[in-house]
Amino acid sequence: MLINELSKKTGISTHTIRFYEKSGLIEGKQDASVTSNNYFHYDDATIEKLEFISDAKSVGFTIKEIGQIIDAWYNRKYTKKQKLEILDDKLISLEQKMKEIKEMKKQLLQFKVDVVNDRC
Amino acid sequence: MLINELSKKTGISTHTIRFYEKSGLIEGKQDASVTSNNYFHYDDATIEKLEFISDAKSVGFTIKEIGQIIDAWYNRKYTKKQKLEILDDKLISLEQKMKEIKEMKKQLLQFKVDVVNDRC
DNA sequence: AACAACATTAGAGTATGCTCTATAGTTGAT
DNA sequence: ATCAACTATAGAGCATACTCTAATGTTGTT
Repeated sequence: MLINELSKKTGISTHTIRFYEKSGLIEGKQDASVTSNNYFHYDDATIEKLEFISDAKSVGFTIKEIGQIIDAWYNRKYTKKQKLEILDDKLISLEQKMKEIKEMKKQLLQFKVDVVNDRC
Repeated sequence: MLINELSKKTGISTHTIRFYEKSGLIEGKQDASVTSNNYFHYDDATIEKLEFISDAKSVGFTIKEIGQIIDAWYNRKYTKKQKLEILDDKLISLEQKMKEIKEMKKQLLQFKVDVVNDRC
């Protein structure tokens, strides 16, 4: 599919898709047999990747981190061991985020108690 | 205390502290009786606030959101009801973040399974 | 052929959250 | 008096992650 279809299927703008491509997160293929244009073609795996990118951004991963994960997932540039290391590393950072969020929740609940009791 | 002491006690640079002050997150007081300088003085509550800011940034709250929370916590510009609404709103967004992180964890664990089984 | 709707690239512009530089004045110890 | 170490303000610069504009070319339908 071309970029417009990809954009419609993912809800991500063509501009942003091109930005992600420049950033190395996704990769379209140009058809060498076609000489009249240099349109990029994307496969279904790219849809999956873009959906993953959205989710990963939500949890606070940077473009760089997302690139690492996608490479660990899809790419051949890492060994099995390296891939597992990257994924474990990200899992640890998720645990850390979770812990921080739980702490913040406690904090905000305490603020509520303070407000209710006119302590601030 | 002056800004340098505040910086040392919190580990946050004077530049960043001034940035937070400009952003309305904290507020120092100038001593009107002193005419030779216009130095700002900070109290212990400001230390608490800065520590809170660091924690809140970690969980992904923006400066604007942090400002709202600090106002709900310390300020007199909201009614009790409004304060509780703001805090509840932030608690909901923490729940949302938590959910997203759990989903991402599942996703990464699945990636690991795929890697182990040479499915990618 | 003409037209809308698509495609490309390069690069400018925006928002957020710092981070640093420049300039100028103040404080406190020697 | 001098000097290091502080203070303030204004504004420039930077990294991240987009977002948009401009210029130019292609495709597909009428």
